[in-house]
Amino acid sequence: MSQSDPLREQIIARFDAMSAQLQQAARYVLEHPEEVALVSMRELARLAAVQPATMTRLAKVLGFQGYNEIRAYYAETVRKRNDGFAAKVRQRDVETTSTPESDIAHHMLHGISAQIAALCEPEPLQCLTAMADRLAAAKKVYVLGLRSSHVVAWHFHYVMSLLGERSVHLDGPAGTGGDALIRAKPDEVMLVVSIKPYAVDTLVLAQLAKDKGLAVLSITDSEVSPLAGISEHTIYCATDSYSFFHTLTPALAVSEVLCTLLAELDRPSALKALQDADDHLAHLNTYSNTLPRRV
Amino acid sequence: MSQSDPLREQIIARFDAMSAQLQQAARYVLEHPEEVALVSMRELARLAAVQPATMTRLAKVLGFQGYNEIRAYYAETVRKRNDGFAAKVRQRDVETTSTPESDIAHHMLHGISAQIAALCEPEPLQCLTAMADRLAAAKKVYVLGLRSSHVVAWHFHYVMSLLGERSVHLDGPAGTGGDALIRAKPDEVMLVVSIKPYAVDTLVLAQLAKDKGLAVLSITDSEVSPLAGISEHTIYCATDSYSFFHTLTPALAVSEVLCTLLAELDRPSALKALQDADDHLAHLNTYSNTLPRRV
DNA sequence: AAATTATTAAAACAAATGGATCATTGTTTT
DNA sequence: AAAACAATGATCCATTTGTTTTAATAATTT
Repeated sequence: MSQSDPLREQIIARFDAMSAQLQQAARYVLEHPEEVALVSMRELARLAAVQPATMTRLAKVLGFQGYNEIRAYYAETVRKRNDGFAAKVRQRDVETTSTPESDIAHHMLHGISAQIAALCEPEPLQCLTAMADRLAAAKKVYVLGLRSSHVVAWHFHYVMSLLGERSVHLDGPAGTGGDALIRAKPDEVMLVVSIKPYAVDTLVLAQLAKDKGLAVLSITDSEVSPLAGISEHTIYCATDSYSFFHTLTPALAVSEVLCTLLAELDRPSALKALQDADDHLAHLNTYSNTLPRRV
Repeated sequence: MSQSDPLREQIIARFDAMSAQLQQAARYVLEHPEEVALVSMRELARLAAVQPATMTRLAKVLGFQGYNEIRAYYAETVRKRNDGFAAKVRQRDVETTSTPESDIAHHMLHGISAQIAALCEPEPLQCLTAMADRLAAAKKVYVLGLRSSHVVAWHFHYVMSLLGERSVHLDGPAGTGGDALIRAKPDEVMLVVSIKPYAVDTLVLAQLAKDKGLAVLSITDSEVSPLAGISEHTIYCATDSYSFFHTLTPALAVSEVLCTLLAELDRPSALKALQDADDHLAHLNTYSNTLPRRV
């Protein structure tokens, strides 16, 4: 944790040149960095047995404009520690020839990367495998995701359709998307993808599926998502990004993992299905490695 | 991280019984617990887009005497986490109950996370901003991505259509997808997404666009992709994953970054466009926070 | 020892914070 | 349709906050 904390280094460097009171304040800050972020300046002064004004002076000695800058620094440290890569981030920021644009891009990508890494925790991993098992056991899978979540739903359906014929994408023109549910039976399941703001149609169809006795499995963004209550299994993925929009990238990663696990659960037939698809597409000359020659 | 946090559980338990505003506040607290400890109540309210008083009310609803008790609770959590931090890291590797399934998932997620993190290097960042600038300068953007790349193309188009009307998705039934190019003009550009194996139709349309004088911008997987040669700007993203399938998650991340940069380049009108979209969808009752009551 | 400087404590201040009140709005019930 | 209710937003208040100023004290130099 302590390695490569520039402020800490600076405090140590200037420590000997400080007055007695400043040293006492600095010492407390060094030994309890997180308290700086957690309590008020006066409270901190009380804890360090120092006058409030001393903290302000310490800030100035260290080249800050005011005490709040010290606090902001340590608050940031606490935040960074949350997403693992704390040390790396600060290093990078220095070296990057940062335009405002590339800064935004950098922030976003870093954040998304961390959010996906967070899915490697035991808990989400367990949810993933459990959901994959449930999907594998189902006779048919209805896939539902509207608006922005369409991305994820479509991807899942596309890959599943390469693997076999158990997937039905609930999507269609003129509001016909839900029609496939008409003949849904209880030994089938629905995979719903929805993040805030939740599309009404999604919620309606999910509830309908549940009422029909289907198991609802969902990929959503929060324990308090309306989907959480009606789902047999739920996978939560972060959607915050440093931009106007929510990110669906972690959700797409989840979908990819689910597809892989499903294929993995029946490796032989997955291989067979993919081979068939390959052959089919090869016949149609769907793919190529070179630009087409003009004719 | 999240397991065994009694307050968190309690918030989730009472969530459904809360009013809309309380839910919004509670949701933010759930998703950013450390912020509660790090910023003032008013600041937090601002972040959660809620009135300051709502935070006080949330505290009371949860059985606290006042807001400060919530803050104290989360401050304590941050302190606790600090202690257990080093220890946990060491434990992690040991305790993981690794089934073969969860191992695969773990590998995949870790890999994808790293691939996205790799985009934070100066070179890809520069490509991203350059491409965003070029997109911003274009009169119109034709978006093309078939088969698996459809995911990325669709996402880009969807977000762009929220931002304005400069985007045309080259997709349609019965092979009509390319028709929109009929009236394409040289001051327009084409954004192509394609990874190996490259769909022939994609290559044909990209070449056609280039012949018509459009600038081709591409998101692809390699310097030796057929798209690389005909593109004015190219962004390369990894697609390897520990599975049968290639991953499109990094490509989606790229798309999200591009959209954000584009919005950022003309912040005021982006905000306006998003506001208009919001209003429109609100009128149509597109979104909801709760499950629909059966009628 | 006197003069000067640097350090500290105390007091004063404006800005912000958390909390309470009340009018208004939107919903449900009658 | 009216009445009752809960939810929300706006305003106000007493505290607390970070900072500055002033006065007192200690340390240093001459």
